[in-house]
Amino acid sequence: MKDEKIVEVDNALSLDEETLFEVSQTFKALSDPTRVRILHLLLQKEFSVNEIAENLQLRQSTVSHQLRFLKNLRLVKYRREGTTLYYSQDDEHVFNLLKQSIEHAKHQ
Amino acid sequence: MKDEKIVEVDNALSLDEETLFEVSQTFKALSDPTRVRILHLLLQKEFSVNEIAENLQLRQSTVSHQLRFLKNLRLVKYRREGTTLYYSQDDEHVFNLLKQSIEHAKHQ
DNA sequence: TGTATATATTAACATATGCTCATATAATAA
DNA sequence: TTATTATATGAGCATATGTTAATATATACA
Repeated sequence: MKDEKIVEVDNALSLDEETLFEVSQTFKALSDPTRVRILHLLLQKEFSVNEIAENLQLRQSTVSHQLRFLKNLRLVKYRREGTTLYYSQDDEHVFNLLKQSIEHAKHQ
Repeated sequence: MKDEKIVEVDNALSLDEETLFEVSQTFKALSDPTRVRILHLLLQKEFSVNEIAENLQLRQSTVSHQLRFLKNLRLVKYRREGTTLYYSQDDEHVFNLLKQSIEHAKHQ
């Protein structure tokens, strides 16, 4: 009798642990109103930490903490200019999800 | 001097309180691995509460709680057959977001 | 009526999350 | 070097979240 081969199932929509983690992590980034507001602002253009705080009426540390979160997930990046850090989009797919969902929510 | 008119700004991507709430709520539904697994299962076909629990190795009450959550957001619906409730998809847009994200995550 | 089965609900608990204040760090300029 | 400005970090706190066991409810059937 021949050896059975273990076949790796990999449908387009199968859901291994790693994918499950990444998908839910990504959505978690978009599940908090403060982060959504920050990301929404960055749809326009890059902003410094203080500019984001002023624009959205948030504390500097709140913004900084959330930017760290978003940076860890590689959803945003920054460039430095002196002491100022300008944050901007770094994940086309996620920003598209956000745009898509905002537009959809408004046409409900 | 003429009266100033208050102009409602309503770009496709402006973000009023209501939209902000709905968008982040929707993503919150997709931010928990257990809920993602349940929704992912429902991509196939309808399942009863117990079937979901068996399939995903979860407690009946865990599944029931999460289904209530998803039902409140109108992401799933059910039909009754005797004492059995069959849950199924009830939001094409959100299920599309999920499919899209799973596929994207796998090609990272 | 009583029993069995499927699901929902409640309360308790542990953990996660988000915000804040205070302070640290980093870069620049005087 | 010291002072200034921008940002990051750590700790504490209140609240939110997810799971669980136990129990309640609802339907069907004998």
